[in-house]
Amino acid sequence: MSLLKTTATLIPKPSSTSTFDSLQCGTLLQSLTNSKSLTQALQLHAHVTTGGTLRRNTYLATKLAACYAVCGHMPYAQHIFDQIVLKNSFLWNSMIRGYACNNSPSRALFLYLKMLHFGQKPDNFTYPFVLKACGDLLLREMGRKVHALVVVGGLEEDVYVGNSILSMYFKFGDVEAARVVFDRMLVRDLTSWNTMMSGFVKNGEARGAFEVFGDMRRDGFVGDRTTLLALLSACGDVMDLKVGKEIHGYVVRNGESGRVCNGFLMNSIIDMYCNCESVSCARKLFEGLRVKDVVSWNSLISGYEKCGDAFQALELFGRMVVVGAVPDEVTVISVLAACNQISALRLGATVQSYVVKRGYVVNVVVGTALIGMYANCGSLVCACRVFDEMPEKNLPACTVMVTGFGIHGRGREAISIFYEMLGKGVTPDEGIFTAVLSACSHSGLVDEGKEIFYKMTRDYSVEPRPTHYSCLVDLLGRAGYLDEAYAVIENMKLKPNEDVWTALLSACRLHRNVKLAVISAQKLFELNPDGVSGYVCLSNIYAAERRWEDVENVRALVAKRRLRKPPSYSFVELNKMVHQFFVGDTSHEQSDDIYAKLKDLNEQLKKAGYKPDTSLVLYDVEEEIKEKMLWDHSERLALAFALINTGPGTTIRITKNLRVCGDCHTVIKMISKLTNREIIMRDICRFHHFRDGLCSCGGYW
DNA sequence: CTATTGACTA
Repeated sequence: MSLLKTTATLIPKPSSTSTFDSLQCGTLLQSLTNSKSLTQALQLHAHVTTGGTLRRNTYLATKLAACYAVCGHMPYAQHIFDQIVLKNSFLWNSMIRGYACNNSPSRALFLYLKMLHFGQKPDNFTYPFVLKACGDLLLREMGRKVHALVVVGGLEEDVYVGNSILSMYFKFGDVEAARVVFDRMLVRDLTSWNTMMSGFVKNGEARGAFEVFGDMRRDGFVGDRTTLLALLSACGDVMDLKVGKEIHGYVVRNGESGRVCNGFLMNSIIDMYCNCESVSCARKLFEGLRVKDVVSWNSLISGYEKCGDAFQALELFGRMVVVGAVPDEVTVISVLAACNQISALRLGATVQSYVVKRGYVVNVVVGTALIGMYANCGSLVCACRVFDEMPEKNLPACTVMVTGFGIHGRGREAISIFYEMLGKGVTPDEGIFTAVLSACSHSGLVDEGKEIFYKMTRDYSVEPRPTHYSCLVDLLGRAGYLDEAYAVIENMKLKPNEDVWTALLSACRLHRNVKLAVISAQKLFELNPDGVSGYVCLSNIYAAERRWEDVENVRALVAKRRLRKPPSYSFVELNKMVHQFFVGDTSHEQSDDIYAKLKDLNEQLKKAGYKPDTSLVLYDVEEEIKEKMLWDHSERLALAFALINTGPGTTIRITKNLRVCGDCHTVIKMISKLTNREIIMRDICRFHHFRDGLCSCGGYW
């Protein structure tokens, strides 16, 4: 009964009563297949169903199934296929093709096995799709077996089959095997060369792709647009702007004749420019495009985002909406990442409601972007809500959630997400270990962190990378186990990198250990003489001991190496607009009010017992000037701005690009009590939730 | 009667 019901809904009603003979139908179907015209196929289907023509005429039925398969309409194709008793190889091939090319590689393989079972021999038209399906499913064993069958069946020399084998090995990441197959091929066509080039690029061997291109030219082949796509991708990978521009020029010169120019290619050139960090070139090309499709917009928006220009990315997104282009999931992911960068919480939340309104499925990738945005913008509650509602919590989603808990100092929850994930059988990678270890260190969970560090190699055979060591050193160092941290570094299997020494150096600052600080700083300067933050940290340590001569020496070194401290700035979002403040910034239109507010706060805090920690000012100047310098810090400007412009009781969120200064930390704590505000501050390491004179970090920062 | 390669995402 249920079968009858599905049949009734599957087969459309005839729209006219006129009839064709089978031959006419066959010819018509052929042309419909070539033009992939699904609507006309449906009409024809209706005609031939009436009177049972289809049931009687296997030839027609086979053609119709093939037509549906090519159009990607597999339910109808399958329905007809099931009714045909005498299945020839053309029918099998068409079905396998249909599934393999329409996101159902496992169904394609299932049919292939069924075909073998039926005793139908696969041929040169079967294998390309079977190989494609194996490649897409990453079934290495099966893929190799099919390859062997190709050899046994003597179909190795068929160039279509050969190219498909190449492509499959590249999907497996087995560049060597692909190379061997390619070298042994007797016949090579342009697709063989293109497959080789794109295969190298896909496997991170852009240089190899350029070499293959050279060989291809020497062999007398002229590239087509697929060749250019591979080359552009390679240029982006190795940031070869010069060659990239040459290709752009070539496309412009040859484009008008229509041979190489199309939208695909233009979007790829935009992407190439962005990967070469030449977003301005990408922008110029973009503005000149006659037709901008959603991918054109996405490429440029993601380009701005990846180059760290979140404001431009968001501005472009705004323009996209204004001109009526329809953003898709990919747009949303880039825009969320941009919001994430500049802590634009309200804007990010608007994007989420947009996603819901448009009815986009919040798939795992969009969900992960949302969690990251919310967590990084300071709303852990919203991040958790998205995470809890996700039906599929894969590794990246868990990693982002663990990181989120970590930066908010909620180490216990981070650990429990991690173990929950392991319990579900998800295999952990390096990334999630970094996330969970750093979560432990922000919460002072020393034993738990150590346990996880050793578990990593012992139970999951993930070899620790330098980042894991730096997390461990950080974990031990913050908690005051400086000697143990130093011992970890000395016993490392790998060469300690600058992050490891930086972690120890910061711990030395926290626990005022000058001796170890000097050792770490020395190692750090050897590895990276130009990293300014190490010098700053060391002078902080000397300043805390009032060793002004040493402070001066470090400064002289910085001056000699012509290093400059990166500008420190803070963001605060107001009415979906993000305001940025630099140190001592007077450019804001409310600047006078801001400084008046700070002066007022300073007086009130002093009455409440505030003593400025001027040791954090690295200049040996008078106390009074030092004190004034502290009140120029960007986080205070942002805070004063927010206090002026928001009503009582509103939560304030501030983001700083560097580590929050120790004196500012004290000041913000006191202000949270004085003004009765919840203040959420994010710095380069983590979040600080200030409330009622206390901070969530509990000293672990 | 059929085919292989192909840009923007965490």
